[in-house]
Amino acid sequence: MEADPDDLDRFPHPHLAVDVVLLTLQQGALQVLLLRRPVAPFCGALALPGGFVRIDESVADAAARVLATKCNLRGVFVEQLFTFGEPGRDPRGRVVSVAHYALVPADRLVGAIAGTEATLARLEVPWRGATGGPVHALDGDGKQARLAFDHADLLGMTVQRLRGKIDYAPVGFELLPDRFTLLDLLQVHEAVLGETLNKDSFRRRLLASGLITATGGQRDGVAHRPAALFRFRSQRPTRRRQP
Amino acid sequence: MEADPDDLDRFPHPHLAVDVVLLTLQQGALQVLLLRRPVAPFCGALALPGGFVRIDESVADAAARVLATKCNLRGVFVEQLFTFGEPGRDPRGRVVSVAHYALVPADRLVGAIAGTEATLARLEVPWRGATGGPVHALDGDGKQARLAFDHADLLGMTVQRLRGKIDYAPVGFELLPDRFTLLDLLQVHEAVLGETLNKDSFRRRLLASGLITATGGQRDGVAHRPAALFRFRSQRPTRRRQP
DNA sequence: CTTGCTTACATGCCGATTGCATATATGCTC
DNA sequence: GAGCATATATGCAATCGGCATGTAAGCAAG
Repeated sequence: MEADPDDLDRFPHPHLAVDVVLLTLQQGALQVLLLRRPVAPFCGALALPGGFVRIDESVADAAARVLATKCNLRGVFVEQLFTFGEPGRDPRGRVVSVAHYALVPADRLVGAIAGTEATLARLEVPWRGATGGPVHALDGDGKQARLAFDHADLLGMTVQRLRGKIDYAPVGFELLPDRFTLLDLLQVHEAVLGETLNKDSFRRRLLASGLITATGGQRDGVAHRPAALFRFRSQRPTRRRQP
Repeated sequence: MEADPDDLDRFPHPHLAVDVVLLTLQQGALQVLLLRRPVAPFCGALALPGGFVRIDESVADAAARVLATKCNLRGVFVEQLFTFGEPGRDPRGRVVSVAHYALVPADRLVGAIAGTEATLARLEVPWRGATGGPVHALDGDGKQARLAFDHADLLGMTVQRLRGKIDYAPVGFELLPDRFTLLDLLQVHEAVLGETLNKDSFRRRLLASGLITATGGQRDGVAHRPAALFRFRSQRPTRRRQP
């Protein structure tokens, strides 16, 4: 920062926006919330909810405001993802976007966007592991949606970040309702990682982690032995340390 | 993005800057490059090299330009870290900064900044593991440096990111010269993680990873059995997959 | 030249973790 | 009550990390 911004106000400087990749889990697959653009550029294409950062709000507040305004959601899990700053990423001019990703249980999301024009599209990840690269979304018909701007890159980086994080950070719970079975959580991990996991190892690891607590309830309405319901335990129990 | 930027040009929007946390390893400890500020605000305090993003350059290019201009370094490892966007973080006005971190071997850095006013300060991490929080730097005298802006937060997040990344991503090599011994690499990991590591496990894991190749050379000038020199192998060899 | 010191490197053992297989439990449906 | 599907528990082998031990290779002191 070599100069006073007041001096720089006479020169054009980049516009600053936020975009939010809002994910949920439906039918065993990751789904992203998209909005159809009614104006140019990319008129008619699907885009992530976004907005410009106001002069008096923080970047995190801008992301929360977008979620509240455009998705009718408050208090959900949001985290900063990456800042996309290539010139030319927005044909209207220089717009740098601080991408965020948010996670919300499906039941909450469908309630929030009921009656709005928002749509959910299933993610189709063309790579394995943490390779990275753009990710597109499948419309209800199963055909690839036309995404605006560099939003396929934002989707790709979100999946990449989630895959690297879900093994050691408690983010999977954000996609589930308050009470869930171990199979529910397993399917969240499988959907995020894009691969099947060992049920027994998963069960042992989760039970040993102390991250979840049995509620005593059971999943009913199934034609077999009901699974125990668990709840996410926010505060960590005893840490294991070598004495 | 609900409006055309041209309409928004009449309203003030945040300024966009980049800051670079340039780290190296000296005397077994992480050191950060700092510049003394000659002007207000934080006149006389130490600050990370930074600069405003120009209207026609990408954010990544701005970070590379700062490294080239203020640190005389080109082609070093740089990665985006986090975007700091709290109003009030810069008393001059609204400045959002995309923080980056860069890694460079000590010998290259001391050559680059020789004759400049840049100083190296040792990082003092007051927390263990991936806890996170601000990190300060110790001046040559061993007393805590006065850091400008929220730069202690940038240092903290850099350490947090490195600690989470060094176990599975080949970033440790960026702090070493072309050829190095396994003990050199071990000490890099220990300095980053802030804890001692098991030598034998480290050796086995690195040799099995296929990330390094023996050069055939040896470290000479030591009063004991010389260690073999290795080189980082950029392209991964055979991956282990279950058949 | 021999002895001793220090570190590099190799090997083996133990406990923990994981994948896999097996056995039992518990609900529903017919 | 029999059958079925899934949940849950247990046992076993392979693997991996931490730890200890043993050997190798250079230099220094005498």
